[in-house]
Amino acid sequence: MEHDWQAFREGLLAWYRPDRRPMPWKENTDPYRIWLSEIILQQTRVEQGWPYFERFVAAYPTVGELAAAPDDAVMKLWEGLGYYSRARNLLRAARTVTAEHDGRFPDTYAGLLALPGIGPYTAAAIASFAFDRQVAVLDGNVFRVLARYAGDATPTTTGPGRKHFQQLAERALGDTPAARFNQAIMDFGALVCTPKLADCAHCPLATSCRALAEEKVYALPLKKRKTAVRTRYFHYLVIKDEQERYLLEQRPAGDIWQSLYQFPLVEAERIDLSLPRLTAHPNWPADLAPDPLRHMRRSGVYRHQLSHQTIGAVFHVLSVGDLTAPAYPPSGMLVVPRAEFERYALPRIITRFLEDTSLTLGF
DNA sequence: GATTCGTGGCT
DNA sequence: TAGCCAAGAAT
Repeated sequence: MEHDWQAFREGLLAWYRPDRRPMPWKENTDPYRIWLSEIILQQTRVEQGWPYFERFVAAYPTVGELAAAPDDAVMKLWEGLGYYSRARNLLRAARTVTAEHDGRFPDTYAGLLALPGIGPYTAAAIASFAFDRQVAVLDGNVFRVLARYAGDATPTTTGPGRKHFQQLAERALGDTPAARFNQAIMDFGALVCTPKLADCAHCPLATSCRALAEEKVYALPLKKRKTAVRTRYFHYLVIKDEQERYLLEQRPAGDIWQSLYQFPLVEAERIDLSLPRLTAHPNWPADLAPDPLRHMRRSGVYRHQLSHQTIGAVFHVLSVGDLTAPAYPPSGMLVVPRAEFERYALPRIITRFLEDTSLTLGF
C-alpha cells in the first residue's frame, strides 16, 4: 500500500512547465483575479471560461467595483456559462469582502471557506495560489491522477472517499511549494493523465504508476453511478405587441435557471399541446386573458440537455394590441422592448430561439 | 449523504 | 447517439 510519493513529486515537477497551459491568471497572485477565475472554472473548461474571465475583469477590475454592481448586470455577464448560483454567490462574496473585510480577501483556508461559493477546492486553490498556504487542492484532475498512480479504487464520490484522497493529496504534496505543485498536478491531469486516451506512452510517471502496471488506467477513478435525468416540457409564450414589446418574467428560486429571465412559461405534461388546450391548462398564468391573444406561429421543438434534466420547449408566438394597456402586465411580468433584451440574462434555450428567429424574421 | 445546479466538447 | 466530463458547491 506504500507508494513512492517522492518519485511522484519529482517526476511531476520536472515535467511541469507553466506555459504548457497558458491562462490569464497563472503566475499572478492577485487574490481577486484568482478567486474570480476559480469560481468561473468550477465544472467549466478553461476555453469556455476564459472569455468570461476577461469580460469580468474588464467590467470590474476590483472586488469593490464588483460589489457595487447591480445583480442583473452580473447575471447578464454570466449569461450562457451555466450554474448560475455561482454568479449570485460571486456577488454575495464580493459584497461580504468589501463590507466586512475592508476589501481584502481572507488569507487562510478557513477564512476563504466561509465565503459563499467557496468550497474545499476553491479555498485550497486561493489559499495556495494567492497566499502561499501549504494546502493541497482536490479536483477532478487530482482524483484521477492520484487514483491511477496509486492504483486506488476507493470511490471518489463519497464523503469518506473524498477524505481519503485529501490525505493522499497531502502526502503527495509533502513540503513542495503548494502553488506550483497544485498547478502542476492539475495541468498533468488535463494534458497527460486524461480521462480518455491518456498519454501513458510519454508519461514521466509511467514507471511507478500502479494503474498502468495493472492495466486499470481506464477503470480509475471509480465513481458511483449517477441518478436518472427527468424530462420536462416547456411552452413559452412569446407575447408581442404592435410596438415590438414583449412580456418577460424572472424565474423563481427552487428550480433551474434561478433569477434568469424568460418568456412567460406554461410547463405541461407533454409537448404537443394546441393553444386552446394550453390556455385551459392549470399552469396558464392566472391573470393573462387568452382572448386578446392572436396565434401567429409555433416554433419547432427545442431540446436542451442539462445535467439532470432534459427540456423540450416550444415557443408560441402570440400578438396582442398594446402591452402598456391597463390590463397589462400580469403580476410578476415585465413589458420589455425587443431592443432592451440585451439587459436581461436568458437561459441558453431562449437565446438559441432568438438567434434562429432573428435570422428568419425581423424579430 | 444523496441530489441538484448549465453548458459545451468529445468519443 | 448517449454518456462522460470539465480547476465543485449548496442544500
